[in-house]
Amino acid sequence: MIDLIFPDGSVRQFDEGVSGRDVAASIAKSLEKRALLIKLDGALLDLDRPLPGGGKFEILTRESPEALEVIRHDASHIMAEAVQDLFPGTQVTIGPAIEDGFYYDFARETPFSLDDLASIEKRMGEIVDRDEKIVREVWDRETAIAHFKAIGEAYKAEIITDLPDTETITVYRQGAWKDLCLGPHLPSTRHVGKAFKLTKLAGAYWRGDHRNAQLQRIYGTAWASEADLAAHLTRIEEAERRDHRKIGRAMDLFHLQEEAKGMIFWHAQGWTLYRTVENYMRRRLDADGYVEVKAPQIMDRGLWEKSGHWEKFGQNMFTCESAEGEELAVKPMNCPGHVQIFNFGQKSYRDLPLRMAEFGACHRYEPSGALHGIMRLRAFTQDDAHIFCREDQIEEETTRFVRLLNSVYADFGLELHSVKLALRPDLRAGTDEVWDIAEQKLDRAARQAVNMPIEHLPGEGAFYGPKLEFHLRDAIGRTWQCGTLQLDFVLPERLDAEYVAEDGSKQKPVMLHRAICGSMERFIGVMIENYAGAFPLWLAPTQVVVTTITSDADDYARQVVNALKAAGLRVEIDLRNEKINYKIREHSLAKTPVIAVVGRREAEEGKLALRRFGSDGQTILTLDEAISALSLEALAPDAARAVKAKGEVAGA
RNA sequence: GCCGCUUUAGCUCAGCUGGUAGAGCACCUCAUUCGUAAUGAGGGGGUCACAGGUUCGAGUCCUGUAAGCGGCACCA
Repeated sequence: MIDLIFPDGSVRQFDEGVSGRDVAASIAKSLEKRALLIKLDGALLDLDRPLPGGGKFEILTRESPEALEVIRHDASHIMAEAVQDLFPGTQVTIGPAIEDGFYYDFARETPFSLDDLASIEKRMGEIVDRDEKIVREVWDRETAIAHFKAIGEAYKAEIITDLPDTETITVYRQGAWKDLCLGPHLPSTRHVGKAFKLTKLAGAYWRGDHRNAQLQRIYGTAWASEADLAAHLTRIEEAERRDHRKIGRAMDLFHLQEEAKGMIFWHAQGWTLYRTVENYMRRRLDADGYVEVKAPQIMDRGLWEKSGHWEKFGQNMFTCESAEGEELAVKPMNCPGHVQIFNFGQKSYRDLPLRMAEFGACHRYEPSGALHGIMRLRAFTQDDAHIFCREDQIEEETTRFVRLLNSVYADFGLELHSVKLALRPDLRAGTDEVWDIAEQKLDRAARQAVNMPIEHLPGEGAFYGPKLEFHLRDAIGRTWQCGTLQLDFVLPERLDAEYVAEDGSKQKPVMLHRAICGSMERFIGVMIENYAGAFPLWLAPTQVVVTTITSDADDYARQVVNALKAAGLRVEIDLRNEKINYKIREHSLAKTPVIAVVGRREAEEGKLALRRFGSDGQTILTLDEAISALSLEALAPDAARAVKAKGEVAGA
């Protein structure tokens, strides 16, 4: 007998070998009908699989998130069957559930076309309608390898061969179609339902390695109900409207063109936004004990060889040769320059930690396929800083940095999506001992400072040290690394950085590479999508448009504009001979935060009718009232905090 | 870089099986002075991404190149 503990805490006994379905049936016939999966001590099991033992027991129905993941996984299997049905000779590889859907990687000579997706979808529907039972079978390892080899599934055979000996080989069968799979799966294909849609085709390398064969990946999305699917598709459509590339064009912020691939032409409006972000960042760094520097844009190749970048990234650097035969490289990063500044003269332990910041323009020859709007560029600007410190200052500096980062993101209204710790890569500088210390310190400090779980990424660190990554999301949910903090014991060694310690000895400082925005361009891209272009007043390139109803008020409008400008606001004037409806519509579509309408009435009374973006009411204020209200609201969050603090001191 | 898709007016897009380019918005001109999301009339604007090829004839078919888009790989 086994004991099953139900979610309500009650315990019931069942015979050995009882299946989840039997248990569900024993409770209620209706429950059996709705049951899809079993959760036993946290592990998911097939409904019809004999329970391996007792424990915390739960019956999952269509509504549970875990079931949705299995629906997606099953959809990938059904797609694989459909594909092999329609395109004989296609080999299957792997097909997992992912966020919002699933994919499957196929090996096939001729690529799929977009037209194929419709026929695959249709065949999938037929498989669902056939309601094939999905049956789990345990196979002997050698039999399995032989079987998959015999039917021409080389990739499956390779997967089994590479599984550890101890692994149980399970094959899931739906009708005549079989796939090697860990499971679990739904009881039959009907339960997948029809709320799925194949969305895109893509190339993908076998086992994620570009030296391997390229497979063809088909992506799909799958949901528990048609309504969920429809909602998801609507969400995607809406998100696409927030694409920074579209908004960038519509709001005249920037453009890119062929002659400067991966580089931005910032237009006046966009550059205003950029400067607002930069000015804010500069104030935050100043206030947090950083000094700002500026290093040369192009430096001799020798320096890059010494730093180690030439060897590892030389292929991705923009280089040039001078008329006198010097070989130069455009800086792909700022650290070597900062070390030169650190090295100038003598540094004492009293100077540490030295936080050296630069809005550093970097150029990297990124592979063409990596470019993406203003998120991934060949010319970008890092809000970079290097903290030179002693080993025992690492944790405190890390904590301090994360606190600043959190505060900055909050001010921009951005929500941190995830924090990751990238650990030592195969190719690296420095001894294992140094890496042990570096990884431990970063991990410990991050745990203290970050209010979310930290994901470890083995093998993904920089060649000189482990890396903390702070990720943000774009409109359609892709994540982008923005903030970063990287520990470096190597560069100070290579570039001979030293300070004089308390005992008079010369010591190597540790370097922390850190950025909050990461790339100013990427950060602004994320921000554009986050606000969908409807920026808060302090960020909006144009904060106020003053517009008239008839030309009677033109002179007054000019007066108002001058007064608002004098108060430091970014103001435009619109005196066009158009109906007020037309002008309101146009400036609303442009997402201008404040439209100040002046008609004859306002002109006579010295007032303004303010209309805020997103509302259709208006507030009538005197010019003075409007100026003080708007200029207060237009303060950057840090400046607003300072004003408030001052007010409290004065009030106290 | 790899796989797939796309590229027509400033923008968004239409142009069936090859017969010589179109809409809406925007822009310009004129009229209109109208109190909170589109006033009317008129006008200008395209080497159909680029380079070859097939054809009597190519935006349309073929080949190549480039850029963009979606993934993959890469990301100091």
